[in-house]
Amino acid sequence: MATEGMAGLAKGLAVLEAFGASAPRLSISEAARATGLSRATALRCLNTLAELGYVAFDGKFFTPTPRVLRIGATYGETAALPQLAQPHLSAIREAIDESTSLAVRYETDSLFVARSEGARLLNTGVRVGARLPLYASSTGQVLLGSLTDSELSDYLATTEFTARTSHTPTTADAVAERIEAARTDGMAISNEELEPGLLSIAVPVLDPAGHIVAAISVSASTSRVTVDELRDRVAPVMQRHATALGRQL
Amino acid sequence: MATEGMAGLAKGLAVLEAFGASAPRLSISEAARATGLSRATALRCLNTLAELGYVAFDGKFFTPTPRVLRIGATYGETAALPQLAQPHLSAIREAIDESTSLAVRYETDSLFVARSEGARLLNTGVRVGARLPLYASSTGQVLLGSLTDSELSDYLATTEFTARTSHTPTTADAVAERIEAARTDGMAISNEELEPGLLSIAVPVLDPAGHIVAAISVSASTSRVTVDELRDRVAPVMQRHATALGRQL
DNA sequence: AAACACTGTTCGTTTTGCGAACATATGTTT
DNA sequence: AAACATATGTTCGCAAAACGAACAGTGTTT
Repeated sequence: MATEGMAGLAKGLAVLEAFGASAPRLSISEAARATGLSRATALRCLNTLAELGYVAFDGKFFTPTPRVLRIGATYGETAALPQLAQPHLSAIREAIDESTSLAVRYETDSLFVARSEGARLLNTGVRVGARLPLYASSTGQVLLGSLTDSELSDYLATTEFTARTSHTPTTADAVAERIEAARTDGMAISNEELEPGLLSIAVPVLDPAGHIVAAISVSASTSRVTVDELRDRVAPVMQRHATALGRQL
Repeated sequence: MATEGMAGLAKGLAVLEAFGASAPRLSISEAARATGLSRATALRCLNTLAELGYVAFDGKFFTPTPRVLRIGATYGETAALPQLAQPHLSAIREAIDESTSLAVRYETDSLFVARSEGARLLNTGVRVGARLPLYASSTGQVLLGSLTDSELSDYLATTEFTARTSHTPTTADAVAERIEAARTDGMAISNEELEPGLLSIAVPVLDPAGHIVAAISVSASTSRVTVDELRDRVAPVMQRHATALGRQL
């Protein structure tokens, strides 16, 4: 490599990131397959992670321990965005009585960096650190608005738009249309595009230079809330907080 | 070492964990000092972390990026405890109208694994992944109740009880007394022991075998809430949810 | 100007990690 | 019971990685 680095660190982090909702525990062979490493290499990574306390071993399977939260906390403890955002998300949740989140663009995903859970249950799997594909989420459709024309062309040309429901936009034209609508309306509303029964709305957070740096979203069940309610009652509250947050950045 | 491992992985994770509230950004020399590594080794770690997108580099300083949240999410996406706890914390927050958290014992700290922020601001720095010393926090005084007598003796003998406020218990006897009171009362109340103006109460979460596996806490300002209100109004709500959560484990 | 602190780079040396191969164990299928 | 498939634990000679002291350059402080 051009500059000397730490190949073992890269491998170990890849092994850690192989754990997730679809792989709550991993055996050595599973970890090797998930990462493309040899079995011996995957075993070395897992042994070191276990020695350091980041994963637990039950004799066959490895699982992440709470210690990994320390790694995640390095962002939460050092970055202004989630810390400034949290009171706004709490205030939106109080006013709207639904779960609300803040996401940033991370590669081809929305990555959730702050969250305030409402009391009503919605099993969306959204939590701090979770990702959702940009094209299929309201936050993503807002965040894509920050791309230049060439970046957007590249994104549309290289992304496989896999349907999550029968409402998911699955062509480049349909996705581009959603992005343009989000730019025009100053919000994106996703009506069962990500998950059946799930309504969500996102608004952009702009920095003082006017760039989209994050998106705030509210999610609710279609059985409880209508699209018109989202637009007319929820969006103004979100936009007020998004503007206030943008001013603090 | 007895078993072959990944020394580079250990070093890289140590560098990542050097970031935090007291070190939101690190230069190469600062990272080397914080971890005891040589400057060249710290640089290799940071370069690899930057190449992988876990830290950003501004030409002089490194800072964690949202990608580190992915590592933290491996626990949140795979473990039952925080997922089962979250609705309970939201319900407690709704009923009590204050921030509430769930912590587990991690070495000599309480480590926060789930959180529900109230609308009222309390700058305690508590967030998922944050740690507080066991002896100085209400969750810690509850969690210490899970130690065997010999584990507790060892903890008391080896811990330096640094005062955080003039109310912090700073002798082994005083700490042991708080732990015994928590066992007896089924709760711990911390009145300005951690931070001036901060009141907090914690109750244990027991697994079906009756072991303390976590603690739920509520924090409030002394200007808003009294100790009697915590005990008489808040504790019963917390205990009801703690019991329900314990049954789900 | 001198001293100090920090960074970028180098390269001979030391140490680590590699991974195929082998033996063993476990679970499934016939 | 036997055969088969999958997985795990371990080994070890070797190549590659990582080490870190030393040097040169830069910026700041005295």
